[in-house]
Amino acid sequence: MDREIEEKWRDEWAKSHIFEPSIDDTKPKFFVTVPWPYSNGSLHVGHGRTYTLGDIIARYKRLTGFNVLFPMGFHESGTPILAFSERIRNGDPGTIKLYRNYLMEYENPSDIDGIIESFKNPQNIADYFSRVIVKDFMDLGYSIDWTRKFTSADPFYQEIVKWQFMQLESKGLIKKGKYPILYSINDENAVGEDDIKDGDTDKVTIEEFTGVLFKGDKYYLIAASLRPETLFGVTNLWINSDAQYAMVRYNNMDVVMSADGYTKFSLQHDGIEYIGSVNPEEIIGEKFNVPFQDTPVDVIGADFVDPDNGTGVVYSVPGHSIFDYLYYGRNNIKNSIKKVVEVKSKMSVESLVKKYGLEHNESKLKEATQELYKEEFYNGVLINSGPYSGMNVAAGREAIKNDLISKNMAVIFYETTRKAVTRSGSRVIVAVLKDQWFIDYSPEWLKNKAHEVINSMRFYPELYRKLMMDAIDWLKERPCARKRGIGTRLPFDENWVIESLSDSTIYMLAYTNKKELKNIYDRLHSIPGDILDYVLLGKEIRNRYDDYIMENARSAKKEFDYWYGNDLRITAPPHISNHLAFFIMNHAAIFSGSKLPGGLMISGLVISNGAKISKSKGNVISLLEIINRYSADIYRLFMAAGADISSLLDWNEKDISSVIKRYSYFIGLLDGYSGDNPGDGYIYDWFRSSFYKNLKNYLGYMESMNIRDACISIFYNVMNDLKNVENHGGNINSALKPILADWLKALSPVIPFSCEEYWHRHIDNKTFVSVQPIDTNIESRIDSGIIKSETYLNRVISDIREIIKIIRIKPEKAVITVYGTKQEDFIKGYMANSLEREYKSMIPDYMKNKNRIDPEPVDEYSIISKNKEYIESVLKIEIAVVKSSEILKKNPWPGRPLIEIQ
RNA sequence: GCGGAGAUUGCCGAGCUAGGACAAAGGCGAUGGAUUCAGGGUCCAUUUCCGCAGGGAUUCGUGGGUUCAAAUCCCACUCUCCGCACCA
Repeated sequence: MDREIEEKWRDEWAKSHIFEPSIDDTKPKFFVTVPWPYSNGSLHVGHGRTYTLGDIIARYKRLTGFNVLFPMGFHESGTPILAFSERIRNGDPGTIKLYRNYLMEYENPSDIDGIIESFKNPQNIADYFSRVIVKDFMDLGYSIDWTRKFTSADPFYQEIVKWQFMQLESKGLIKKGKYPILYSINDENAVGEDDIKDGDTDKVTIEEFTGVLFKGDKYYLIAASLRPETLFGVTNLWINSDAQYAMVRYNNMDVVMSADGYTKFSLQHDGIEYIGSVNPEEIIGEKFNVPFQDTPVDVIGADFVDPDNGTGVVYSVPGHSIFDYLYYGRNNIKNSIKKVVEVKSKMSVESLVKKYGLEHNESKLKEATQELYKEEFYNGVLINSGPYSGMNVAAGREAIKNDLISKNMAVIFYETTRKAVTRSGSRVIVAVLKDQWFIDYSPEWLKNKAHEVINSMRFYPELYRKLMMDAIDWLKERPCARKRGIGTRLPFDENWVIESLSDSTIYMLAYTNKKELKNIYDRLHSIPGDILDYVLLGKEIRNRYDDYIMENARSAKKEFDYWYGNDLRITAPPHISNHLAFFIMNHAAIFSGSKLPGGLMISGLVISNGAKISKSKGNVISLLEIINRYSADIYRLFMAAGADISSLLDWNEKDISSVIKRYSYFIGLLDGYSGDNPGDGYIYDWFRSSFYKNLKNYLGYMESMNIRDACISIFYNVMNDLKNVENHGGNINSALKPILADWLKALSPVIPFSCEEYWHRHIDNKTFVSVQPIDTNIESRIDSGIIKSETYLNRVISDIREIIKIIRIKPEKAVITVYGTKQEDFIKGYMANSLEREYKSMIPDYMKNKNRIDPEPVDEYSIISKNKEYIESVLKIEIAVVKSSEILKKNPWPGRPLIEIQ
């Protein structure tokens, strides 16, 4: 379909407001949502899948008589928009290039610099891209009610988020606690992936070390380790003799660690008092006690110790650390080596040193260490470890760690997985927030309720129900607020901004009554809690408000009561363990009954040309590019028919071109449609019946959200049928005439632009096919007898073909003998168990063919006779048909005629 | 490791929840034919092997089992993919 035609209908639909529903008590309602896009960039092929499925379903539900609400908003919470804006302010070339690329598709080259300049204000980024996305969605023909659009940054919406958190708080679901985060020392602020240099390509995560305290004569040394289970194998401590060390007072102990370690430690623990620096030379040679053991160990200076990793003190376990083992060898350290972990495979430090020749060449050191670590962790058992002997490594590690901590012989110490700096160069370390706010998703009553919700929901496909259950079970406490980013401030602690996933869990409800709630907000500059309690929970309004407010509150409640209950939400698998889990949990916590989520559809991943969509692969194709290069309808058709909803969908040229081929055939068909008189006769009757059978299948498939099979039925199968009409010598226009209106209606959810155009051209130029209902009561229009006849005919043809293929003579004539009265009588008699004598000879032949005999025979003689010329033209041989009138050795049976080639 | 999904004929991909007409849908590719046809488009046919009569043989990751009957159920094994959190 031409771009101009698609644009025409896009504008016509918008002008006539046909997708802006209002309360209609005569129709059942259907409320379908998709996630609101995060507006920091334009959307690509992959994003479009979920939204397109949403629209197809919205349009389908409209077709089958529902009052459908399909809304959209935009997500602006969180840090990315801020971070991108800041990077543009700082002139970051990568970011500017990225946005230049986005803009090149939409803007004149001369305007681009100005727009990028405006992005120094983050709000402009959000505004710009939400506009772009709205346009993309309209171009794709989405039947969205844009009058209900809002963003997560809208003040009226934030009133709802605050109300939500007050609800959670009143149910005891808000908690405060400690939480480790990535932190920039210079900026004195938390940092996210976007703030870290190369944070997207080389991820930085937080690792938990156990900082073990070794008691010496004058003070303690604290050594951080990832493998506390090897504690009993410690033979010495390493420090760096060139680094700076500090002594601090902590928990009534004097503790020594590197100066860098002290910086981190002080951000992770309370009550730390700096005492002074310590000369590492004075530490070396001192003896320190290993916890749980009496034997003291030496401190040895070693230049490999990084003072900026952990505490700058490392304990040495040459029995299980290849590095320590090799260092012992090189430096001729004679301490006796202790083994504390045993594995069945007998893999050991020594065996790996030998295997990789590490004594001479350490290039494989990392690999060997990894191998040993894995083997010991998964298959190791502790030995020589006092009371912990016999435990497996995973359990032993936890036990030793917990016992050390409870006896004040260790503290948790967090470190980053790699050394990281922010984009501006400030050091990133781990800090522990002492007053982090959490949503507590763990209470039993909440989990139970969530399970009930999940059990009563519909899932497409069904397998996600179990995954969803598991996701709910995993949820514990979730940090729900941050120190920075765009979003809503916590109502009970203004220093915190509600985190971007937690502010988007019940937002769909605001689509139902956005206008009214916004009116209230605009008048009062807030939405009082009792009004929201009234609108959303049906409680009494306690305070006095003027008529305007009351009016709006009443109609907000009416809208909410009518629409809410999100009947179907469509998303992608990555949302299961976060967004969808929160979506269900928050609803379960606050709402009940029909206001709880009704259904969930989860669409699979989209890849592009066989690879994951990513900028580095260069296979990102924007929605705009698709609309320009192909067309909205082709994209929609591909999304619908290209793969089953849950399967991976590959956007690639080969498959696209085959879709285009079929689509072009359709366009050609409808462009050439002349609206002849309806056809009469066998093949037209067959086509009509077959069409309604396809339509029936289509409706069935759509009801179970099996969109791909639905498309195949109503699009591909019907077109194949039309080809069959042509092959029978029929006229396509005549065949189409009686079913065209229903066909366009049924196809309109998938390819709305084309259908709208042809509806106006061929059916009715006063109405929109997009809002036409379809008659689903079509059973009476399906004549299964005639459909069976055609199937029979085709089978006879292929049987003849098969025989011709095998025999080596040149065929001239085929004589088809169909069953007659003798065979009918035999079957009747055989079934009734009262065979007359003359028929007995037919039994062996009958038994042989029993499985293929049609129990509900059609009039084969008349079918073949009527289509004699057709068969002759297809097979290029003469056809004769006779009705059997005698008992033969080899009989024709219903569905199994005798064929003789001459 | 934990949790989940999967392994189908040249390729992609249905079918397998309720085992029987499954040599296994559909698409792509390939081959042949038709079309006043340019090796392009469209249409038709063929595409595991054998067969001069609609038949037979061997197939659905590997190895067992249940059954009159298994791609479909059960067990074991091998391999592949995805998620594991604070990130939108």
